[in-house]
Amino acid sequence: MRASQFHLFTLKEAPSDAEVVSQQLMLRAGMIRKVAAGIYNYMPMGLRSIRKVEAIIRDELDRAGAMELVMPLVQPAELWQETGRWDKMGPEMLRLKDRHDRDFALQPTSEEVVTDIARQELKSYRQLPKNFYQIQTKFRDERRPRFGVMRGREFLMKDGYSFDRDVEAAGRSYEKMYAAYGRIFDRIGLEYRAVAADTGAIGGDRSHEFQVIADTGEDAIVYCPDSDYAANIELAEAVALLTGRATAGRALEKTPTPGKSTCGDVAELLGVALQTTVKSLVLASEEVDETGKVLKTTICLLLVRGDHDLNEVKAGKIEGLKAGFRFATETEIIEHFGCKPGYLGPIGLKKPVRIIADRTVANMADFICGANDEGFHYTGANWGRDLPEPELVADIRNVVEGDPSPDGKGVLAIQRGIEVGHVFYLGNKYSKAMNATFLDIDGKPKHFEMGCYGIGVTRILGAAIEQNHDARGIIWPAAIAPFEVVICGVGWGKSEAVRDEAVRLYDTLKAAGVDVILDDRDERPGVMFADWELIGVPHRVTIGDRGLKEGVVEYQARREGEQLKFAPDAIAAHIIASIRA
RNA sequence: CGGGGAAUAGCUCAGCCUGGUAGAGCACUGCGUUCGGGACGCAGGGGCCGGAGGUUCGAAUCCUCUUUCCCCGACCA
Repeated sequence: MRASQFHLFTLKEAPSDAEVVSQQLMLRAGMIRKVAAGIYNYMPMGLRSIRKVEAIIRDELDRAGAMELVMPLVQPAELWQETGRWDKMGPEMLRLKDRHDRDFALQPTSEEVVTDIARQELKSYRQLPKNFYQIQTKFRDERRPRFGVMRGREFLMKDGYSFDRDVEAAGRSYEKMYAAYGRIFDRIGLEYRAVAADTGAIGGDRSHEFQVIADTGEDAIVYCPDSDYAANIELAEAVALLTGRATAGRALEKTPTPGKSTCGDVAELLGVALQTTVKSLVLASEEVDETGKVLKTTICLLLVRGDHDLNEVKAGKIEGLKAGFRFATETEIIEHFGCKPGYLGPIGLKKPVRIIADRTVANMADFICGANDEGFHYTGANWGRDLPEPELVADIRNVVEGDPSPDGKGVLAIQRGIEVGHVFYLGNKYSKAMNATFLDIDGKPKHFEMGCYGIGVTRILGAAIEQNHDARGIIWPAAIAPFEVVICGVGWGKSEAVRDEAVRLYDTLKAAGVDVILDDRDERPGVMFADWELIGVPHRVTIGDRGLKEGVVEYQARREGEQLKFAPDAIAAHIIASIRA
């Protein structure tokens, strides 16, 4: 490829609405252009990187025995109604009607369609296992698209689905994909961590996210440096920080705390540690009939220690809150607590409230909590003496840095991550809902055991840049750079020697299968260097009269500071060797 | 969905308060001088000032509505 024939368009300044560095650099490097909120053109430069990511994914998945197919972007409502997701998905799924007023959706994912394929195509256990994948455009009408390709509405995703005979075989499929994912992200060249993730309604322990480590990540990942424990914070188990409850040492006392409505303020006012306070959160869950009419509303008081945060995913697993919950309204709070938010607590309730304590809170003694009287908190509160034992003790908080690891092998650390892949055991949730069966060896129909496996192809680009950039621009991992090598011809227009030498090297590298671009734009060197450093090409060769007079060409690796000099005949071998390394 | 903010050239922005024929830098075209880290000069092209209504002799500027975009929030009572 010659730069004069390629579409190269860089910007000195990023659009003002570009927030994160990957978005700014991709826009400046001319890899993407925004069309609407969360919707982008992938320009030729960007598409080259996307294709390289795709190629690695295809290679590894095919090697792992998966098969590529493509399912439609526009999918009929009927299939989504079979699993009930037509109603459950909410506004994230973009719906549309055709000219006959029939309902369709733009696929946010493809469990329904692939299960439909399986029930039509897979009749016998002899055909199993099967693993189908596609690399397809997805559309999710995100509440708040942002961060460029990291959370777009339209994006490119690899989604794969496995079909197995039984749970054990499904486990093998899962392990295969887990291993393939590791190879994929290794080859792409990202620093990542595979972490255990929430399994939602499916249950079980087979769900892992592949998280690229980056401070700008939207997920918090928890890991233990001394063991192999790693989990998304949504899932990471928080153990009780107090072993057993101390005996009560203080009397219950109602203390004025005017205007101090948060645990932090109260602790500061009273001059005590935040760890002696208890935070009250009020949730409401509703029982509804088929028409959606509310039959009964239950109010729950959740207690976590003052320095801890409620984990809503964990709360959603509590019996009674499984069907869904919301934060209670102020009216409901006043009705049950006789007090406005800010001074709520478990003592002296006006109406019965279900009290659920975090494991740590359940072991606290002489704690501080709201007095259900505006401007007052109780100090010296004790379970069993001042209030009944909690109705339920559960893990309902987020772990914090320094918590003991649940495997007992050290303490936990937390870092930010960008989720680029997810492997998930689905069980027979979809095969049952859609009655997708095969005949097993005993001649009886059985539901498929399924797994699903996703990789955010476009998100990988963003994640790679978040992890690899400097003040000058992108530093692509070599495997997914739009070009592996750029040859900059200095004084292209006026020096035949430069042109000859550059074309000679270009031909040599091309013949060796190197993805090389020749910058023959006759630009000033500063312009060329700035462009290619912004774009992030890993290897650069500069050929100019000045060097050729001394019998050298210059080589610069994007990641290194030092520029090296090579004899014109030696440079090709050096580059080929460093690429193959 | 709630609350803020913004919308003027391809990009970054000024002009608006105090109404009077639309500006700068970058980018683009031509010519010339330059030529190893985003050169310089001269000459150009490019804007229904997001859209609709209103006030006014006159609106980018003031008012109303609307659309789009961005930010924050939608756990921490």
